[in-house]
Amino acid sequence: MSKVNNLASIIGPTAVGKSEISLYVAQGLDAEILSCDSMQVYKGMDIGTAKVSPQKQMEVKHHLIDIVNPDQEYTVVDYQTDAQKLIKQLNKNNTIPILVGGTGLYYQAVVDDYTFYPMETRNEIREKWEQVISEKGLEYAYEYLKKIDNDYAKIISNNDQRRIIRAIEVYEITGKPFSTMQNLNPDKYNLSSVGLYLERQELYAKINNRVLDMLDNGLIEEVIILRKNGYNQDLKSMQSLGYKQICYYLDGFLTKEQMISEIQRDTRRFAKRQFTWFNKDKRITWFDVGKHTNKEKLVEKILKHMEGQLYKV
RNA sequence: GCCUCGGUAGCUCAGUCGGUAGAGCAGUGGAUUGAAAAUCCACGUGUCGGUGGUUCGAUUCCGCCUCGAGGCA
Repeated sequence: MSKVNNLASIIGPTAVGKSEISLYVAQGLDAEILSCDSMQVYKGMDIGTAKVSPQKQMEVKHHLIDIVNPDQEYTVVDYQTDAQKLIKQLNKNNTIPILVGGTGLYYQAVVDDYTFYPMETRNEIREKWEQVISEKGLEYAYEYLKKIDNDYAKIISNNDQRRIIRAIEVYEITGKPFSTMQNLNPDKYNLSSVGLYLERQELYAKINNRVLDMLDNGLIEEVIILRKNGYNQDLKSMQSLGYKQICYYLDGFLTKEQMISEIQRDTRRFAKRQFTWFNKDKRITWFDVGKHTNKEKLVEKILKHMEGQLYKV
C-alpha cells in the first residue's frame, strides 16, 4: 500500500484560461483532472459554465462534471466527499489528481480537509427561522445568535442572514456553538497549488469578450431548453452567472443590452472575489498568464514546479 | 454669422445666494466551513473646459476663447 497522497491544483479566476493550460499539464504529468467548479456539476449547463468539450474530456480524463441534474442538491460536503474519494483512488493507482477550477470554498474544503459537523442540515430549522425573521426582523435572530455563540456573532455581519441562520441551525442540532466546531487539516495532502494570474484590465477584457462568445454559441437557447425541462429561476443552479440574467431577459425585465452588460459586470465582480479568496492561501504559486505569450513555455514552467513538489510515483 | 442650452469623478448628473464639491452607476479592498457563479461588509475616486478680470478668496460673478447639442438665418 502506497502512502503517497499527492494532490495538484490549478486555480484562478474565471476566464483566465485554466481549462486549456490544465489539459497540457495533465498530459505532461499523465494525470487526471478533477473539476473544482460548483456549477459544472450540473448536467445541461454547458455553455454558461464553460465546460471543456466532450472530445477534450476524452483526451484527458475529467471527473466531477455533469454529475447531477440542475434541480438536485449538491453542496460543498457532497463535493468534498466525492473529490476526496477520487483523490484516494487515483493515488492508489499512482495517478496524480489535479484539481482545476475557481470555486474557492470547494477547493479549500478539499485541500484543507474541512471538518463539516454536524453531518446534516435541517431545512425545517432554516424555514422556521426564516419565518421568525420575517415576523420579528433580522435583528432578533442576530441578538439570539449573540446569546448562543457570541464569538461567531462578532465575526459576521448583523446583516448576514444566511450565516446567522446557519449558525443557529447548527446550535439547535448539536447544542454547541458553531464557532467551536470548524476544524481543518491542512497537511492531509502533499499539495502543489498553482494559480493563474492575469492583470485586471486584461482579464476584464477577456471576460467581456467571453460573455459575448457564450451568447454567440447559444447560451440563450441553452437557458430556454433548461426552462422547457422545468428548471427555472428558483433553483440554486439557475441563480448562477449568466443564467439568472438571461431568465430576466426572457421574462422581459431586462433589455438584451442590459442583460449583456449585467452578465459582464457580475462576472467581473466574481473574478475579483475569486482573487480575494485565493490570495489567502499562501501555498499557491502564481503564474502570470499575460507575461507568457508562449503557452508551451508556461506549461513547462508549471510542470517543472509541480514535479518539484509532488512525490515521484 | 446670430441666439439658446450645456461642458463638474471612468459614466450619467446634482450642487455651491463666492469660502477648492456629492449622488447613482462603474471601480477598489475584505470576509467566506452544508446556497459559494451564492451571500455579506467597507471605501474613494476631481486642474469643477481654457484663459483674463472683479474679489482677501472664483468651480460659482463678468469678458474672451474653445468644444458639444439644438434653433434662427
